Amino acid sequence: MKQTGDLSLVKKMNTAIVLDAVLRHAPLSRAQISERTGLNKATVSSLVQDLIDSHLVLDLGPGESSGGRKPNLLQFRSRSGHAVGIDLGVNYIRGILTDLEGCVVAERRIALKAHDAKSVIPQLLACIEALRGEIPPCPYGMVGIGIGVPGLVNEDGTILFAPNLSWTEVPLRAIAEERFGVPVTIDNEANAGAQGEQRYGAGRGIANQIYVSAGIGIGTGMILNKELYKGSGGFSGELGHLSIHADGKPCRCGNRGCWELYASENALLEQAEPLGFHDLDGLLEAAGQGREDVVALFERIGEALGVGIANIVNVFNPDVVIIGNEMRRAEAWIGGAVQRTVAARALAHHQRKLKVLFAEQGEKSAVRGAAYYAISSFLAKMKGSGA
Amino acid sequence: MKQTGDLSLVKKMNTAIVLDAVLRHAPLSRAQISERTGLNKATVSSLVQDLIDSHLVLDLGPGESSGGRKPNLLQFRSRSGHAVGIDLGVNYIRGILTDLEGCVVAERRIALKAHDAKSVIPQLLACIEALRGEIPPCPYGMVGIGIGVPGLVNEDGTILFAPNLSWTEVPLRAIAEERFGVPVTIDNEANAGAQGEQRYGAGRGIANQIYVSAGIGIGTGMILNKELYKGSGGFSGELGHLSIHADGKPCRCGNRGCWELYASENALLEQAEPLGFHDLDGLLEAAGQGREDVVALFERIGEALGVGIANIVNVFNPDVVIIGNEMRRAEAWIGGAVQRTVAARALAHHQRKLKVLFAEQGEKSAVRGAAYYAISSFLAKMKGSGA
DNA sequence: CAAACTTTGTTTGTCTAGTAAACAAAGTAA
DNA sequence: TTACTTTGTTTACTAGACAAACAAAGTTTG
Repeated sequence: MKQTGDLSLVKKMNTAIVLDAVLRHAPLSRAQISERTGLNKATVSSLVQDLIDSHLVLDLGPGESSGGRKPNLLQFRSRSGHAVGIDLGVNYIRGILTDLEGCVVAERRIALKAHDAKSVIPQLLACIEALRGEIPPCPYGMVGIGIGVPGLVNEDGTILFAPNLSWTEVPLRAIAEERFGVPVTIDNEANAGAQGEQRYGAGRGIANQIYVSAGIGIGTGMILNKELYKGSGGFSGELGHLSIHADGKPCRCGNRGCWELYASENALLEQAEPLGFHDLDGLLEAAGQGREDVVALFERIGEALGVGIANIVNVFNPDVVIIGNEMRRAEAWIGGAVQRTVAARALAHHQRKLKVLFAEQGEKSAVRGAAYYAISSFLAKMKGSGA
Repeated sequence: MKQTGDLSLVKKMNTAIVLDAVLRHAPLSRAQISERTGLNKATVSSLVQDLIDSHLVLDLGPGESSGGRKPNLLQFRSRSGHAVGIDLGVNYIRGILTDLEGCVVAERRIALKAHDAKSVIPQLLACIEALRGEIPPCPYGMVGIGIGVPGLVNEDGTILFAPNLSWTEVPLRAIAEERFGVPVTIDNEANAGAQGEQRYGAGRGIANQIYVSAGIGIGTGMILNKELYKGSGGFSGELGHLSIHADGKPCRCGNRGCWELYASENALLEQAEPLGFHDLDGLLEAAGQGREDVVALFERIGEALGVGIANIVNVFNPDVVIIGNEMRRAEAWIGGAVQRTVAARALAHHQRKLKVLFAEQGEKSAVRGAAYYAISSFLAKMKGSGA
């Protein structure tokens, strides 16, 4: 077994600390970094020089003096590399190109006509190719690719099972890495969405965040202690199959009364059928025009969402629960019912700091999270290599 | 902000690595440690010397040669300090004295007549006092105290609320530290039980373990990635208030259909009342004599337990779920129903590696876990100090 | 405006801790 | 008896952090 508790580790850690300081508080001087982090001035100078040499930090030159020599301000060079994020949906592919801070630089969207891997994968690769073409000249070019998919993914980046695409055993990571020669990360769409909101959305800086991806089914991404939680073997987050009616309808998963049978977009559309509606857009419009039966339906779905969220709150006592994916669009009609139900059912103690929010990044939560995977593994590598 | 990414950290880490190697694979030689950990022989020698100087490691002298110079075998000196663990129950205090490996050296049990803090605390302190008296001469004496309590505890070791004792705001840690002058850790009984099973029982070496403390209510201790998970502000684990019947009976917590209303010892006794039973002992005896209504009752409770456990499995995808506390005693009568229900309701994928077990440490899970708190914080301190 | 003080960032020397390599001690095998 | 092995220590070296001194570039004050 090898587990070096060695010297270079210290440098790695300190480099990470310095880089984080620059990322979070730019522009700032070496002196400020030293003060803020507790690291010695000499150490900071040396590490900063390394970061400048590796194009990750830029010396902007002198700033305003505060009664002594002018500081040399430093900034993160977010444009020295770019990441590609992909959100593979059931009937679309969304792709973005971001800089190293995660800012969106370019964007594409493709509508999918068929689901089969044979036709989808070439389109997906073409989308990446196109985004790569838009990268401006920079030292690192495309540093990595992150892909969020609607299914179960194992640690090798193979999609084990994507029910709504009817895919099984698709080694997507291997395919993409082979083609583009950069690190590729594949993860579940809910996990990607959770990351997106954690980094760029409603969960910024919050330690314990649960992201509820309410679409056709319900998936969840759990960020505990600022890290994505993955259960045994890398699979968890099947909160959609938390049973809320022990004797309720049987679910395809084998259990009965699963949450997603009552609170997903599917559940909504099923119950909308008798009212004469077949998609979310129609329902939203009708509710907007004041159709009471539709408003009542949204209310009912909102309550069901709230029941599950109350359970989540009692289990995890998170700081924030974020509702994302398609159902987020119904915020105006379900928001009240969700909040009311949670308030009534979650433990009072756990509600003190709790916030239940809707995804700030909207339909982009998952793509941006996917891009973040690529950015963070690149930066982790850079912190390590030192040079 | 201070976050030294400094040098001494490396030593701390390596000392910890060496000590762990000794703990896990004793008796072994310096050479073996070097091989196993990847650390240089010289480094190992130096660190081992430090550990010997601080009485944590013993050089047993030469062992069997394997074709060259005889190795000097090393062992953990588990008797150079002792820890006290306390399990504060609703009608008893259980206390143990352990060595640094957690082995039980002495034991006490006190039956409580009253619940009020004024009468219980002196008895608790006296119990600790008595156990301290039994410590044989050793370099470190009593290194710490761990206490498991049936209630909500904050980060300062204050019992915020213990419903079944009717305690609120009892600063137990401060009281005990003042009295004994050693570090005291207070935690919830379910968390302590989880630790006990993780270290000494059915969860040894398992990364993701959920401990279900099924007693008067249902509490849970979650060990994720080998660490106790505590939610925002240090409170979580209220899985007992996971709702399994969204429209079920109202619970004192505000929610409806909470798991513990259907699967706890209380639920059992409530339903046993009409059958003419008032305690678990009576029920166990009757079931043993083949009373069918009692057996059926156990079956029903077992199913309810299973429903909740299936939910837990779907949420956490743990490697193992351990059922502890009073209800564990009914293993023979509820075990089958639990296993059956979980098998039917949990996601098939998550069941592959899953095991549902009963607490191996029996009634001692919590005390031993409590003692472990004291041991681990002592050892953490020793690894840090170096000398 | 000169002198005194401040702030920034580099340089210099010291210290800690880990490593590699040589070596001594103590054994086994041929 | 000679050669090889294994163990654990010693020695010399290296990386990296730090403290203190210092130089550079300001600002403030008398």
